[in-house]
Amino acid sequence: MADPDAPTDPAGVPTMFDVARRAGVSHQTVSRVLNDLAGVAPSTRLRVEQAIADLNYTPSPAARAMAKRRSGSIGLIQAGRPDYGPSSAALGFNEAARDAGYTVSQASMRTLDADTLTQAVHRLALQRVEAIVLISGEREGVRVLHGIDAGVPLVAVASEHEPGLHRVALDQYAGARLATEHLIGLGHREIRHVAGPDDSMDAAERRRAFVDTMAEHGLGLHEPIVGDWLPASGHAAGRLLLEDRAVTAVFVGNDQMSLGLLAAFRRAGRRVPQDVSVIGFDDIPESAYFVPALTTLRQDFDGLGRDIMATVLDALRDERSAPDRTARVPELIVRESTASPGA
Amino acid sequence: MADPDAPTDPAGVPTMFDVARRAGVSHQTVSRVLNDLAGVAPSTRLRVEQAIADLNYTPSPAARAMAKRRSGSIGLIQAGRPDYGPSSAALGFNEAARDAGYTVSQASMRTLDADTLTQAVHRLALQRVEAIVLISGEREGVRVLHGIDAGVPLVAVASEHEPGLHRVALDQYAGARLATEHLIGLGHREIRHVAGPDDSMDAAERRRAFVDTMAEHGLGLHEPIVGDWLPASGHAAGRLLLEDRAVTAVFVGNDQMSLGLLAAFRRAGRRVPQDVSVIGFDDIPESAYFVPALTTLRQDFDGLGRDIMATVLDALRDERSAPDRTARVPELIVRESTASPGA
DNA sequence: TCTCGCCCCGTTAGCGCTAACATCGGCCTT
DNA sequence: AAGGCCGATGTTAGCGCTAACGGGGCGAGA
Repeated sequence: MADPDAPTDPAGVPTMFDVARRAGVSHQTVSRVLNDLAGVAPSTRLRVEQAIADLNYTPSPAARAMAKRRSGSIGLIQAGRPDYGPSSAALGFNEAARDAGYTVSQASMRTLDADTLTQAVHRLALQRVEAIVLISGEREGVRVLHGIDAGVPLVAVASEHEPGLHRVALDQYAGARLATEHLIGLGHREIRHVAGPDDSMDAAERRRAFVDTMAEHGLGLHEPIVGDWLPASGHAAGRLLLEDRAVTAVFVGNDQMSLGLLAAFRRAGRRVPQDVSVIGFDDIPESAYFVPALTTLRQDFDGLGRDIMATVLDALRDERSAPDRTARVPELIVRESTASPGA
Repeated sequence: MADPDAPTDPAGVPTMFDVARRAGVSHQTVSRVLNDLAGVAPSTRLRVEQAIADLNYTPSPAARAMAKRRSGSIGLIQAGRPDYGPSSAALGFNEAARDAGYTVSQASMRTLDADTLTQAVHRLALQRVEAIVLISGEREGVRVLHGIDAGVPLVAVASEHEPGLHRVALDQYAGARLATEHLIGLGHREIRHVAGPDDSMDAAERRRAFVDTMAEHGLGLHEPIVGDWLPASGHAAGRLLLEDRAVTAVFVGNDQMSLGLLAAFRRAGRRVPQDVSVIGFDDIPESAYFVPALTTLRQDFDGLGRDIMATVLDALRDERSAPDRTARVPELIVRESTASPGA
């Protein structure tokens, strides 16, 4: 029989009691040192710290979570294709969460359908995350989310107001206005818009800004062509626009579609920007090397990620008074794909 | 004073005891039902399940982790730019982990330096993850990783053999061989290679395959131009290659650099594929809409993600006998950027 | 008819922490 | 010089599970 007072099985991970024994104090004092609480004599603190180092002790997060009744982790759902924007935002969020001392538990999914999303939220709820973040521009996702009561704050990237959840976004409206005004400022009057999918809130905001801005300048409006963000749909839109000899400029909903559109124009001999100007949105790393180099709007996805975490922190502090964060305005990056008409 | 036998504070989350009381059984029986253990009468099981549903009870992961001494979560480190490949692999891994009943805790970082990586590993170790996965093609990352003893299996995406950790990869060598042979099969003899950065294992493998294949066919070799995966470096490489009037084909290390190179060629009036063929690597969603549409090698990043999880599972089962998984061969996608010389 | 054995289920101990309270000297009041 | 107060520790009681036994019925074999 082993001596009950003998040191714990050295094979096992050391516990607070092992540290306490080695430092000649009670486990509670160890806990105090660990949590940096007052009421520990400097010399004692030193001894404890030494023992911790000697044993290579680290506190068990499970035990801590149990005693504190807080998991210290927050759930992240990234739905949809792993595009540049969402991925960057997720990265920024990840780093911000780490800096705030939180762990992030990820539940990603390729497609955003109500069932999968609901399940993801539940999985995270089972994990007792303290908040749930959704990165996905689709309206459907946000809608599903707020129909669920997860019992924790919900923070979503959403360009449109949605009751029941905290909202973070880049200012799509302002960005799209900048894009449209850039074109108008260049002297274009026959401007068309290739919009993102109807289900995208970002697409809707960009489209709204386009419509408003055109109207403000008394310019004629054509029904936007609707794409799905992918190059192929931009290509299709480009072919459609080829029929339209009046158009001198196109505001495309994102850079990927711009790429497709550029390809369609080139194939048809329609020169950019001499015959028609093209402006995109996002400024993905590839844009500068499109032919011609794409004028576009740069979005601060990284900042968005940080905003998300800041909002989570606010909501955790006081659910009801956490402000939405939607003020970051995209930056116009002028390259070669836009010019004055007939220039 | 409250009756000590009264139901638990309804405000709090229900526990196993609440369920037990409601079902008129002991908490252990509830545990048995929860864990699907034998030895519970069907009628009892039903009653317990009903109580669980009524109370909307879900077991506390912290308590479970504590009692089982297993966190049920695995750590994922995604280092470097959130490019299409790594992001897709991470997504695939995420889904596979979920299907295997594991939670994934993410610790991502924008740049891969030894310090940050080491810290990330430690953070995950503190969280008591059961395994750590690294997605990052850089040799440095893998090296740092295996210098650390996290006390749990380490699985890394790595194209080169590295002792002390489990390895998963897509077969870069085979893919690059396919690329080179495609060019040679078309009749090209003056083929150049734009390689990825020296620190990238994938780049090294692709380069090695290129060199081997050229040698096997008795073709002359030029020192590859080294880029950094980004379009800008492809553009620079393109300008360099412009000087070289002999070249009729270029095997570019990835699609993004191909884009830059294509832009450089176009600007200089060098026609692709009439004057020179270009083949890329990865098949990012944009490649089909480059001008001309890019011939490239499609990689199954999703499968890679699943392979990672499969390897984790193997390693968890038996650390020493887990096989590496490196057999997936990229698929040649022929589009418009390659043709026979002088065709 | 007695007993062994099995099926069900309950009881008792932890798992490794934190929170709340108890304790114990010593120094400052009055 | 006695009371008291405070800083520095220790003690005790959970947190909500799982693991390891313990034990009561009941049918089957002797």
